[in-house]
Amino acid sequence: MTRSEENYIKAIYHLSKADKKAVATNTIAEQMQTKPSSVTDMLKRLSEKALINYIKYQGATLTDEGTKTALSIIRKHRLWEVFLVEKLHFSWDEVHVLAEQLEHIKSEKLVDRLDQHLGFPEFDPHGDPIPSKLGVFAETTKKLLHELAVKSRGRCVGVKDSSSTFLKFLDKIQIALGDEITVLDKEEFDGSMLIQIKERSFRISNQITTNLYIRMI
Amino acid sequence: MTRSEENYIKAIYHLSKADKKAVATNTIAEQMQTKPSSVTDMLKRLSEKALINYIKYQGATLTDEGTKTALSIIRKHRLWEVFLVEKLHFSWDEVHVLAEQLEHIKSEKLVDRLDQHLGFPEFDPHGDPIPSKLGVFAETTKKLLHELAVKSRGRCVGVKDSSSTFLKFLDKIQIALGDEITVLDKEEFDGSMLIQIKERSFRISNQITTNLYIRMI
DNA sequence: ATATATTTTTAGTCTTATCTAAATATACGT
DNA sequence: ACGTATATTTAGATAAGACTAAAAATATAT
Repeated sequence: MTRSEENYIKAIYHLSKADKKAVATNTIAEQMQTKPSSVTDMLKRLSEKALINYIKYQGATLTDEGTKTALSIIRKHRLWEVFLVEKLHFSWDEVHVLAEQLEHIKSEKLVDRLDQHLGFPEFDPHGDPIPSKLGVFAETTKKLLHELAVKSRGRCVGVKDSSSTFLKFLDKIQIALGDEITVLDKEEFDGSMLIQIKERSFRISNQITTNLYIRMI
Repeated sequence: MTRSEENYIKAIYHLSKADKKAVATNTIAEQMQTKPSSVTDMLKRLSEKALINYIKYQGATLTDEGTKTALSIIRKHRLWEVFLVEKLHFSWDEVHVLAEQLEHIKSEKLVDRLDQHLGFPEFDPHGDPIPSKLGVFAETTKKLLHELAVKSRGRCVGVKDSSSTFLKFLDKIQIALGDEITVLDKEEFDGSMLIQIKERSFRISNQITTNLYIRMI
């Protein structure tokens, strides 16, 4: 498998996650920042390798083999992200780009050793589940904060808007990745919430609650 | 820089290390397992990028920029090797192939963090020195065991013949990477040596002494 | 239902990195 | 020094992966 093939497989996986329908050529092109004609070329190649089901003008779906491949790449990506954050102390918003390179390193033994070294983590720094060697992984329980009910409790695992202004703002009001959050009150009028982090409780705006991912505890 | 360009630069560096003369096209082809014509193509490209000095029919030498590039790749290679051995507990004979992939990961920050994480090691698991960020590194003091004088002392850092039969034999007679060795006696007749490792002293053959690398302490 | 807009594919070109075969330059032996 | 052997380069081809422009298929609107 070439690096490019792997990237297409990954893209198709992510795009077909939401709805199970075949993924359109243009959709892939947009995701991959390439031209539709390049995508068509690649879809033919992947189809020949039996990694996708491809019907002209109808888009593509992953075969079982393709799904297996996608999960293996995602497993590597997320394990490297954990490594970068936990061991090399990168911040969780800078690891994605690096993991995009590291995910293509070819060695099953390396991935397994890394997994072990990290203590078999189930989630990456963004709260996304890490597929096991066999391709099984936890159902994603990640929710936006504003979806939580009053009195529910979760751990802050990621942001939707990863702009640096937002990240800096979170830092300023002292919300960090990994913090446990309890919802004390929800205000219907403006969507704001009264939350508790550690011993502090304070009110945060709708702009924050709709951009902060929480994993239920 | 493409991966292939990096590999050529590295090859030229290693080949011109011994003697300072220009490296021949065929020599590079052999090292890289490619055809001389492919090498010629690449030499032209690298020359245009000012990474090598190349004169037709006369071979290539690295420019300052090329040397800097080579050292940066070697730094990454050796740091990853240390990581694989120290943190993921790979054996020192299986890390080279993996490091050949990892050395191409592009991120200065990652390398520096890795360096720090490993405690700024000066040598890789094979006893080769690790260039610093600025490209300086310890003079290689690695010697073959049979070059050592009686009473000298060193640490076992590598093997010349990395065949698995030799590695297994070393294991059998309980010589491991990192062991401190003292030369107690040298026998001119057969080249054998009486050595001491920890509390044990025993005699080893010429075949071993000419294939075991030692770094002086 | 038919014209128009959009999506997708095809055809042909480009770059990188490789190859083979042929041509040319350098080196070696007597 | 001269012919042969070896080393190196050139020329032309191939494959992956991208592109542009044009053609074809599908979707949409009135």
